[in-house]
Amino acid sequence: MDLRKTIQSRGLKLTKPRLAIISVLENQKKPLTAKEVFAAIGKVYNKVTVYRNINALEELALVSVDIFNGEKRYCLAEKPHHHVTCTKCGKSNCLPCRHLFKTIKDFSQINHQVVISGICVSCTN
Amino acid sequence: MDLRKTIQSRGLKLTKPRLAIISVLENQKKPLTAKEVFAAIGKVYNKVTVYRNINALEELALVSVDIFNGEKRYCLAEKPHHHVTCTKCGKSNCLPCRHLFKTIKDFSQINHQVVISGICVSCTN
DNA sequence: GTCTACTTGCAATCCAGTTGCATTTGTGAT
DNA sequence: ATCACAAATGCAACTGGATTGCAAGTAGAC
Repeated sequence: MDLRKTIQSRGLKLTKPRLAIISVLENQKKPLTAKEVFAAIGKVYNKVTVYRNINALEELALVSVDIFNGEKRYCLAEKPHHHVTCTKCGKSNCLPCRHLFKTIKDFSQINHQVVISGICVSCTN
Repeated sequence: MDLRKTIQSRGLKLTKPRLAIISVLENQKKPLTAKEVFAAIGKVYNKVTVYRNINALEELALVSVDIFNGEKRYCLAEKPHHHVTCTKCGKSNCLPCRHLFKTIKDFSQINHQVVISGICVSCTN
């Protein structure tokens, strides 16, 4: 697995909890919160461990973060894409960046939020 | 004030804490978290009151919610618009919806996130 | 002024997430 | 295979934003 190789090459060890987290994210179709990842693992490993690992993976940009409903949701970082999420059941579909809105199918009452960030002039060193 | 009339017409009373919250949001240039609103009021009123009021205003769609950095930020609901936020100092500029990206000035290292939600077919009653 | 539903404030509570630290484990070198 | 050590884990305690229950207070209609 390429991802696992990457993890090692960045100085992280392939520990059992870490592999379990990756496995959960690999087999999941929608972005998960840290809490959901912890639950999906079945609480075999410590909550702290799960949170620390997710943060570590986020820091290395090995997972991408999606914000929905004010919660951070994680999925494995691949090509950039967005999600359309059902506000009732939480189901997510992936959307390619390009022609984004044209590709939305099977969802109604669409609303969207755009969050833009950057460095403003007065903060530019 | 139109907003205050609206509040009354929806069955909410024009209490002092509520007016203080509105005043803070009116005089603020960037979206604020509930905590920041509480701080801006100067802790004259109870924290619980501030949180409950913000939630009430959100429920009536009298404030709009912006998510930045995983935090809900509030501003008075007006015409739909977005913000570009400095990741260093938190300064926000308002952006009209149309021609969004063309209007970004004075910020570098722009990144954006699009959150889309709706009701999926299987949830449509 | 009276009445009532809406509000407030306090204290207690909740809960996702974090921190400190002793113990364990992955992994490269021997 | 064993060793050594940094990385990682697990436990317990803690943090802090946010919520809940309830008694007391208040806006505003009559």
